[in-house]
Amino acid sequence: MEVAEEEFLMKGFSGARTVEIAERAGVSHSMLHYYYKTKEQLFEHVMGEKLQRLKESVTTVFMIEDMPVVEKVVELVVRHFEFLSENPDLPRFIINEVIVRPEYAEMMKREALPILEDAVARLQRELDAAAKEGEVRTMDASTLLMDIVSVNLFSFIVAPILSSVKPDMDFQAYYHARCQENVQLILNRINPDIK
Amino acid sequence: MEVAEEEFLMKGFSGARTVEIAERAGVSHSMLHYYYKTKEQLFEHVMGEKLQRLKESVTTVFMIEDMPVVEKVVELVVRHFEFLSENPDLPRFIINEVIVRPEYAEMMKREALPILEDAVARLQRELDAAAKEGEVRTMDASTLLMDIVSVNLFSFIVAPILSSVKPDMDFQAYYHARCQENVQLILNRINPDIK
DNA sequence: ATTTTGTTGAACAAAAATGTTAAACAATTT
DNA sequence: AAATTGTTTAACATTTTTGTTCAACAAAAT
Repeated sequence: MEVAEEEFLMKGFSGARTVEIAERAGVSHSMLHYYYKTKEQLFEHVMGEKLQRLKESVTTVFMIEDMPVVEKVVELVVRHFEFLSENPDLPRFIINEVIVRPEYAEMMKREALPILEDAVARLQRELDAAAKEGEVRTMDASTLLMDIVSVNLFSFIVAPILSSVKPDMDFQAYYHARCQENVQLILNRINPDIK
Repeated sequence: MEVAEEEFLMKGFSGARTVEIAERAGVSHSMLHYYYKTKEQLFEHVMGEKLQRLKESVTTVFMIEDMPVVEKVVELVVRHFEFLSENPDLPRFIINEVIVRPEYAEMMKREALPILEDAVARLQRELDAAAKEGEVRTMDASTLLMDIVSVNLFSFIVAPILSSVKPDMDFQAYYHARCQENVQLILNRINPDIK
């Protein structure tokens, strides 16, 4: 699975070769087709797993009891950011595949949307409760989630451009700073006393 | 050529099919191979043309006589921005191909670097002359060009993210505003009296 | 008018990639 | 111990894609 993920991310769906995946993974070519009939199925499994891990890291936040919603939001931003740190070229890959293979866009809608909707629903409930107590501003959970996703994605999309302009930059420091800035930005967004 | 460009941009090098390109272009399959022995050669021709047009739109600025260098820089920003407007998904495509096909990165270095170096040399000469007169700050032409490229690219890379957050946004207005902002940003950068 | 060049269609060769199958054997489960 | 499941090798079938060739004909150049 690791090798398959690498090959797909590096070469795209149409560029990746099942034979090479098998070879690099040290298993026989037949094996791949024994478990996954087609390249398409292998791909869906790999991407499904990725989404699964994203979902886990994000939705377990809502399982934490007795945590104020503000802290949960912070945790959400940080976990999403960390997921991106571990998968820095997943966004490029997805954007590309969505354009290159319309059927993949379908799959994404099918798989990713329910996860998002689930998170939106949970978040909305907690936000509404907290808003009643005056802890946060009254707001749309979907808007807030979109803000979180885009502000984080942004940091990773800009990174390569920055590094091409400043080739000697310290990525570690950059990511650390960006994550904190993003947290602050989102905190301001839900703070009832600002703006 | 138009169809080939579309197919390559939409499906990537490995996803594009020579048969489909021929079919869609209304020419016979044989014809493609009559003129371009291989898919690789066709690709190189298409991308070469693209680069050529970028080069023309950019370097003809230096041919304009009796134009102050500050105005030439403005013209440079605007022309590069316009080129990107006409080729909005070229950046995504190039970033992707560079990662997916290392040999393409080589080709880019071979083809694009000389163009850049040529522009840098011309610009440096004019900047130096203008700096002596106190019209602009003393500065590196390569740095300035990198600033122009990255600030413009940025506007186009952010666009899809913005539109996903605000699906009803007015692109026409956005691009118009961004171009002017970028011009201003670069003008501030060469202004000898600021900072 | 003749030669060269461009173009097509159709068939086909070659290569590359995917997907299948069967025989043999190892590992695991029952 | 027997049955099931996992795995490999190696061959092979299929499909997809790329690249070639040739005969015929049109268009353009000489």
